[in-house]
Amino acid sequence: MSKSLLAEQPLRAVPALKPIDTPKTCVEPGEDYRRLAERRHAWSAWPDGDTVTGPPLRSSSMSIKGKPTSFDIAYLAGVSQPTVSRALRGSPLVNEETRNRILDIARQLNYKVDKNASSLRSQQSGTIALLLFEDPTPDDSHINPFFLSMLGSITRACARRGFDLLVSFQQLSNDWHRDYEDSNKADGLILLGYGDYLDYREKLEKLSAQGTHFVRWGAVMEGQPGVSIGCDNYQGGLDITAHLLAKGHTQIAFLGDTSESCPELRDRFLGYQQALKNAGIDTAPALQVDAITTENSGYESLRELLSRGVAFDAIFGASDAIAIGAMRALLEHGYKIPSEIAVAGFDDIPLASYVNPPLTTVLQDTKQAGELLVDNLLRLIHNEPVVSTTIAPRLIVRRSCGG
Amino acid sequence: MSKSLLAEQPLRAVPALKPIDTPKTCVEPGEDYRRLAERRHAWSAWPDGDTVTGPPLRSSSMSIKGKPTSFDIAYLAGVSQPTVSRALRGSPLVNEETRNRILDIARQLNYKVDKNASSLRSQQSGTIALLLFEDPTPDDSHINPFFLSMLGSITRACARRGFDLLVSFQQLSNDWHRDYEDSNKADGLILLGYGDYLDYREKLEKLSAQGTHFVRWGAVMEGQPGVSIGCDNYQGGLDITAHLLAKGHTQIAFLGDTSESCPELRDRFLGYQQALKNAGIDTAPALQVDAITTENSGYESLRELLSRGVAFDAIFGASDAIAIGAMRALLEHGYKIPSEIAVAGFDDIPLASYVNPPLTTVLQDTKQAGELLVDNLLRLIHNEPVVSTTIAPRLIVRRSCGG
DNA sequence: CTGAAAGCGCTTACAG
DNA sequence: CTGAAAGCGCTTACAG
Repeated sequence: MSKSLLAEQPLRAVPALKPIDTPKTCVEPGEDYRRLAERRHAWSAWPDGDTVTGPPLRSSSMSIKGKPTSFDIAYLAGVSQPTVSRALRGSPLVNEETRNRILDIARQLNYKVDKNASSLRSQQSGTIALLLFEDPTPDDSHINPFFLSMLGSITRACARRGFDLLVSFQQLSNDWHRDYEDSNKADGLILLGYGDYLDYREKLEKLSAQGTHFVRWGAVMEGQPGVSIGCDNYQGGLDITAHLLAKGHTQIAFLGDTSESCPELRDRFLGYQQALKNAGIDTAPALQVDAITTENSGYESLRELLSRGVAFDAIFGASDAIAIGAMRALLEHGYKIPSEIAVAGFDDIPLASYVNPPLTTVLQDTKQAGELLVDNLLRLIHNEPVVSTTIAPRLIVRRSCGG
Repeated sequence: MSKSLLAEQPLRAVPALKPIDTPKTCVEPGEDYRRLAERRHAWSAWPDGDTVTGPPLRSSSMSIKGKPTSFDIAYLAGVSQPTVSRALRGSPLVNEETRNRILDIARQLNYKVDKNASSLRSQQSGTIALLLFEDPTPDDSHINPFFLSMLGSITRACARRGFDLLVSFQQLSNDWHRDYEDSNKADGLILLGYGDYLDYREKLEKLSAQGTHFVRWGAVMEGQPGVSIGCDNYQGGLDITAHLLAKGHTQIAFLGDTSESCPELRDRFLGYQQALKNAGIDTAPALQVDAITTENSGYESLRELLSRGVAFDAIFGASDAIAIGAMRALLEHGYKIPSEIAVAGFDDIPLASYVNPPLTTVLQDTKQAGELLVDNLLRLIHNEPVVSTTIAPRLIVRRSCGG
């Protein structure tokens, strides 16, 4: 008996609990689909269920237990199962009248193509996996809101293209054990997150060598493995530093890691240096303090800066989280923002407009970023040429750098 | 030839572009797996690739092109393919030595079980789908941060249980067309989001009737279809209103929709009413203004309240978004918070601690909520008994209601 | 435009 | 503890 006809089987029974493995009806040589389907359907008791009345049916009403398959549709439509498959996928090969009949029946039975079967056969899953790395905050604290925003835009971009999105949080230190593409659960990967780039890079090279389809959000550099999409961090750093200079600040501290481990922050730093250079100002090493993208790190880095005893009249936090942490430290120490110290950030997370005073920062367009990431990944999957790209930053002026 | 041995096929070619459908080697009756595997492997040229040296191999080094299958592992381990399958799933039936040999080879080949095949056969996907409804904000604006926080905790809860998470944004008005469970892409659904409950409820009943496994986050009420997990909104509303009363406020306005469409806000309102009653205070209808959970709606509702000309000394925003919008309106109108007007919210979104003054609110423990949602859904999937549950709210006292 | 046949790569009774 | 056989529900050449 076909599984879909097992009247005894409770609707949607969980296979793990009630294993069933009865042989399915076989086609005798020479027997046609019509007769097969009839035999399949004749065996069941049709006790109840949805009522279907399609054009070419022998009996005017019949029912199907359990999830209908394409064979059930085929029987009811009086066609072969492959024709059903073609019709449902919109193949132009199928006669329009036939197609409509099939679609109609499928709708009535609430038929859904089994994704596992179609993915297995076609070797395409219609799914993208998003791996979110969050090494700086391995605890259950809040995820960086910038990535949350990216997640939102990626989800929407996938949906618009008819792809599903698998979301997975990973420690950068993990082995990325659950390899979504190798297990055929996803056609490609989007990598998102902060962490030690040197560590990260090794894994990227591995992925690249394996031929995995992936794009990552992050610094765009020469000779990187794979495809990267990122903000033009250099330009953003330059723009906001120029803004601080234009507001009359000259002793601008930079809070952020400038090592190879954080190429994004490093690029922002290089932009900062260039802006100063353009203004004829030397970069004072004492005005740079390492920090990673968390509020606490920003807070600590400002205290470190204060302890150095160097004079400064402005802060450029390499990310909003750093800048907001620094603001907290400044306020605690009695500084007035922006009248005594100006503060600027980078990212334009939602919080930036709510802190007091509202934070002047650099917007990274997450919507565009999500679109680009998904588009480029799909290109990779289709073996089309893809190049790493940067998106343009945009200065968002609020009150933290003065009127 | 087996697909995995097609030397001409480029590594990871995309099937859509290079369709290949060559027959696979057949077992002649009486022929054993060993011989089959040898024939399969003998056909290939072994030009290059990973080198494997397992214990019982004839040749000391051989390579496999493309993704290895369980048949490849079986050949190399000198066992049948089902034994490989058992060993990899940790079946106790497999001899330990055999298992280790198999695991070793699988590791060397970087073998990953094909999820589509295993899900198809076992009818279990090991995946949960999260449907996020966001009807009040159908544009590309920011997702409600409370749901983002839930998303994070749900993702982690799934990962801890070895489940993958499919994320999908839906309009409540949609037909939820892509039915993840019916297409066997997911074993169950988690529903999350705001929207008109009456609308929503219809769909829940449909899902329930179809036998879909789902749990939702939201108001827990008698006679609801399916399983709900939610905060004890009544208690939370009562607690925070009692707090406002204890701070000496007696004319407390409630901003939030109290209709059947928003049972969560309604429950908070009922708690608010009860707290006032306990204090011997009548609820003035003029002190209640409808609002949905967005900042703009909160802003507008406060302006509506002001236009009514009723006296009030405190605001209970039925959600943080509403409260924060109301704060903005109050500040614009020159009111001092909390000295002139106290403000309280509900949710404890990350922003709550950053607004000025920091917002006193009710915490909904998203971590616990995520765990409960996932646990209960898994119980449903395993046909274990499940009941709707509320989680306890927790008062978070900050400065917006006065010292 | 349609159908018969094969096969995607697993898991699951069943038999020994 | 292991293997031979069947089958999950599709899609894809192939032939007409």
